Amino acid sequence: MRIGEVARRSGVSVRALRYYEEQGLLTPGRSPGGQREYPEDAVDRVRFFQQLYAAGLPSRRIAELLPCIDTGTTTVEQRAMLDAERERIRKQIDGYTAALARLDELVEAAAARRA
Amino acid sequence: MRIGEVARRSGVSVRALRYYEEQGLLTPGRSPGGQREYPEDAVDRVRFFQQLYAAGLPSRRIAELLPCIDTGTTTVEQRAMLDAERERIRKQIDGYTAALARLDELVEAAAARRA
DNA sequence: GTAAGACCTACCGTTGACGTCAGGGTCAAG
DNA sequence: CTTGACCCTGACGTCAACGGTAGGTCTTAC
Repeated sequence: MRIGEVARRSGVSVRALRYYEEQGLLTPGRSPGGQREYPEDAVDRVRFFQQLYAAGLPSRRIAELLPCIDTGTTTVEQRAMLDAERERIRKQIDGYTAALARLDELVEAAAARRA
Repeated sequence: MRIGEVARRSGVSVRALRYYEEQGLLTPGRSPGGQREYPEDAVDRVRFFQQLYAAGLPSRRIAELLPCIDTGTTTVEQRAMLDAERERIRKQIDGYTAALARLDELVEAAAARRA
């Protein structure tokens, strides 16, 4: 599969795919002419990356996870990092939830004022 | 209160406070010598800003909320914006939750492999 | 064999929330 | 009236995840 199709099917830009490669997240093969050739599961991988990016993981962290995604095993450092990230995400969710509550307060206060 | 104390008590940098002012979020008075003079409630306001920043609201949006924070009322546009932001935050939380689940899967899969 | 797409590398530009530095003024104490 | 801590205004630097552009190459259908 060439880069354009991966982009369409995974919903990211061609530029983003080349960026992921630059960050070591994808290592597609090359055609005789030098064009990138992706395996079928590249689309799923990219979707997974997007999910992690959306949770605030930087490329470096995702790269560190790659071996444990591929092998299904983790080293001590990887487990520590995973736990740290999970904790960070939990705290982020708490922060978001708190902010949401504050916005809700604002809306309700204004609604009460109108009533 | 001068800027340094506000910074210490709210936990943000002096630079950040000046930046907030630049964005129209704070408008402290000035001493005869030109130094910023903040009211007592500035600390709480700053903490609130931090909470909204943490939830992904940009300065512009926070600035748009200021009048409705101060007056306790909202215009039609503000209510629409508030709803949009709340929706965005909810989706963000969903995204984070999904990513968290994926990381949990990784950890459990690796744990099972070790067992 | 040619023309339209799709692709390549290399590089600069963007955005947001600050960090950091330079060069100088202010304030309270002694 | 000087010292030291604190503050001021620019203005440039940073970092991440790409966006966009220029100038050229590959692939494929006709």
